[in-house]
Amino acid sequence: MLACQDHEVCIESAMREAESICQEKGLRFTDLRREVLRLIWRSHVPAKAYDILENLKGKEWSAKPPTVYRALDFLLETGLVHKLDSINAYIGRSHPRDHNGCYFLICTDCNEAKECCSSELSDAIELAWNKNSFRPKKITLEVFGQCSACR
Amino acid sequence: MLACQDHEVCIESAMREAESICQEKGLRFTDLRREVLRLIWRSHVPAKAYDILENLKGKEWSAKPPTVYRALDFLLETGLVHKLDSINAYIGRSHPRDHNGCYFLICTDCNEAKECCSSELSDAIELAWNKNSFRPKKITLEVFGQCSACR
DNA sequence: CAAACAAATGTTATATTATAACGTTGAAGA
DNA sequence: TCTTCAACGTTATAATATAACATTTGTTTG
Repeated sequence: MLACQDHEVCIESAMREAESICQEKGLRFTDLRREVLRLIWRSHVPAKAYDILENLKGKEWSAKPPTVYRALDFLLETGLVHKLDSINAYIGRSHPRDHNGCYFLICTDCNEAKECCSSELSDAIELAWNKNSFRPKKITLEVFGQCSACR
Repeated sequence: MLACQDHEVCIESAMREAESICQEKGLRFTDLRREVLRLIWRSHVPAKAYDILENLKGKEWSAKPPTVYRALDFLLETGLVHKLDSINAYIGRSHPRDHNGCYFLICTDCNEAKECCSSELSDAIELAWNKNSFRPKKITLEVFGQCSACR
């Protein structure tokens, strides 16, 4: 998927962004939450909750399912991660300060996912809901296919 | 959501369409598959697999989870139903002969879901994937919000 | 028609994903 | 320092889905 140049840089940048967002919002970015976010950012392949759980177990935490799900809930609420409903997996948000008009491209070959934004898309969706006099609150848009690197 | 005028008519029309599609394709539309489809069409509120299971139990089937999931697999493959990934629920397809460019509006008040089609939307999505040189295979687009009837 | 085969369903067991409920700890403010 | 509340620990279980193998039923073919 070629989502980044140097993934170490990519991770550190995401972690720094997360630190600063939590600071600004006065939220407690605990070691556990930090570690879960870092585990999710280990790759651009969306992480499964129970894989995160396994990875925590080797470390200092007494990891049970609620340990992970609570950290995920926090990260989701804060906009630092996104849940891909169609595969029950979690991915780091590339633009955590800007929640809207984003969708996800998921490669069925390499399994990597990419967050994308498109105003054309938001506009088209807005048009569609106007036709149906529907008042949208949340949009799930996940596109499966083959990424450029896998062709 | 006001998705139909007379739901009995709506169900019978969907069942007839399903019969004719299976006939054309040479597929076996067994009693079980028929019954599962009918149970899904009982309302425009997407049906959960285990609710379908409960409803089958009162009838002539020895219903266990695979009973339902196999029927659902058949109906999904044949395009007669759609799975809403974001809520793990199944809904009858309004336009089963025409699989593409469709998305779903799900009302968070009445829980009904509506299938919609929009070429603007398909175009915008196509545009987005061209930008990312991504070759799409399957699109999940589910919009949650409040329908006109619930405002 | 009967044998052979394939598709559908039955059955048992278990995998995967997620949450409820209640107890304990520890950081932050009064 | 005390209190309080959010975070985390722990146990149990709910909800969703599939694997694997047996049996039945429908279809094709000799």
